[in-house]
Amino acid sequence: MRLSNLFFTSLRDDPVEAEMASHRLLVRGGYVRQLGAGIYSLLPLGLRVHRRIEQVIREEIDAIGGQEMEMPVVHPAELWKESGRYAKIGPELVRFKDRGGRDMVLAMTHEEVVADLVRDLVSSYRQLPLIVYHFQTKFRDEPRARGGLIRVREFVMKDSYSIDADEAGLDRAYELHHAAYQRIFERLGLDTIAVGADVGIMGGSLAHEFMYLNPHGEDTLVLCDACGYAANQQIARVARPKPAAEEPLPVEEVETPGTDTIASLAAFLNIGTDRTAKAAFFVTGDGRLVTAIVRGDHEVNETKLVNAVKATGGLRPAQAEEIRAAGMEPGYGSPVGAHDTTVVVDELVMLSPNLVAGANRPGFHLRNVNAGRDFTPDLEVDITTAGAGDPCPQCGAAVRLANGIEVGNIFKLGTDFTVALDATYLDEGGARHHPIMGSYGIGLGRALACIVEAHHDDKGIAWPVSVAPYRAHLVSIGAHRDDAVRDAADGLHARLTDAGVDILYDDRDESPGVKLTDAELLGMPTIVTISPRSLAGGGAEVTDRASGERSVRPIADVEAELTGS
RNA sequence: CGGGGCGUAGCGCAGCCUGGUAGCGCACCUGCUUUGGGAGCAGGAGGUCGCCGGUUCGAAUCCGGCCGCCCCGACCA
Repeated sequence: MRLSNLFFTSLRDDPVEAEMASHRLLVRGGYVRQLGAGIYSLLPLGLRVHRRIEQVIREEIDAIGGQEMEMPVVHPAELWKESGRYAKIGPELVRFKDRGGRDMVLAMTHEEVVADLVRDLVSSYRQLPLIVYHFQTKFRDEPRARGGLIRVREFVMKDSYSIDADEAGLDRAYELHHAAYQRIFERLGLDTIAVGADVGIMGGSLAHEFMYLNPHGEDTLVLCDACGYAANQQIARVARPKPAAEEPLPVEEVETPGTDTIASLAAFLNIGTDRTAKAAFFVTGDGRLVTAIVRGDHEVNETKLVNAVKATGGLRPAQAEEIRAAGMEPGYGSPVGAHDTTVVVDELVMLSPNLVAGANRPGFHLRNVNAGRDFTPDLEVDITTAGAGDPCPQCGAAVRLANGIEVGNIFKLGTDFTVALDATYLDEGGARHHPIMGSYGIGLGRALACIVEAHHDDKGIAWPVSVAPYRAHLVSIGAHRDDAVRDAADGLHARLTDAGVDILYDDRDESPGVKLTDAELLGMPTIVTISPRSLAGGGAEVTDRASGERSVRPIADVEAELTGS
């Protein structure tokens, strides 16, 4: 490909809105262009990388028995009503009507369609197990797109789905995907770690996210360097030291003016925050008031709480009036004497005696509150957020926190979708069962951006060979006044192209500075320079983009090297 | 959805405070010169100043509303 023909312009200045290196370099290098918030066009160079990534994924999913297919982007809403997600998912699911007035949605994922196809096509255990997949556009009307290609609203995902007759089959499919993902990300040049994750709106029983560690990552991970424990903070457990046993003492009210935060309360009473109980109030999507109690030295983990109370439609912070309506006082609240609320108490609070808790009266608290004696929990579960330095749940060493970008995930879905759509098969004995599903996603654009995050320097991108849009970038210098240079460069370009080597040839009549700077910005693995100087030195100058290693070699040698002979 | 910021040529910006009909650098086009690290000279093209309304003799500039984009938070398979 001649650069003079490429639909491409490089930018000298950074686009002002681009914060992340990947965003900046992909825009400057003419790989992508933004159309709207979280909506991008892939220019020819960007599409080439996208396709290289797609091919790596295709090879690995094919290798575990995946069958590629393609499912639509526009779905009848009926399917989503059947699965229950039409009601369960908020405005990120785009809904519209077709000309006939029928409700339609834009696909944000494809479990429904897969379950529908299974219902249609699968009737016998002999047809299982199955892994099907496709590369298809998803649209998610995210409340806030950000970070260039990291968090977008429209993107292509590889999503595969396993359909199995039994749990053992699902375990196998899950492990196959786990291993395939490790090979995929390794081939893409991305260091990822698999962390335990929340199942979210997917339902199901087990999930892992493949995380690329990056300070701009939106997910917080809890990692143990000693034993390898790794989990998303949304679900991470830690080992809480057990408090010393104490004789429960009688409750007494104490006046605590102006102490509507745990910090001010602990300071006023001159006690540790671990001697207090903190109440947080939420309302579920269906209008239930939830009172969450954790010890004052911990934070409520909303994901754990959502899962604990099975909050359809999520949780929102409660209004003061809603809290008072249940007999509690914001800032001085506790479940003591409360009514009409679901009380969720953290495990550790159950073990912590004689805590200071709200008296449900402005300016007053209660000493020696003991959960179980002074109020009755509806649920006793872990609802705290793990923090840096907390003991690892597996080995007890101090965990650390890190940010990560989720580039892939794997979910054990179970039978939620096949039951909802009533997809069934007959086993050997003629008994009817619902197949068990798994779902497995990789966001291609996000992976692309992460690869740039991992492979760039201050001059530009340095693509791994596995995904580079072109294997080499040929730069001619002085070709417009030196026929020998032009002939040598034209010839090398023609021979490599004929040999099937993807080569980008900068034949523009630009100054050397412009051409070399662009070559470094664009980031092909090898930069080949042909100039009067290189010809005098014996051939072409070859620069390895990543390492910067440079040498002048005979053109025939360069050609042989690039053709892999 | 809450908080903050920004919308002036393809990109980066000035002009706005103090109203008088738009400018700079890069990129782009033509010509000549130049050619191993973002060249020089000369000429040229390109803008409903985000949109709507108001104030005014006159609005990029002042006022109101709306839209878009970015950042932080909430949210997030």
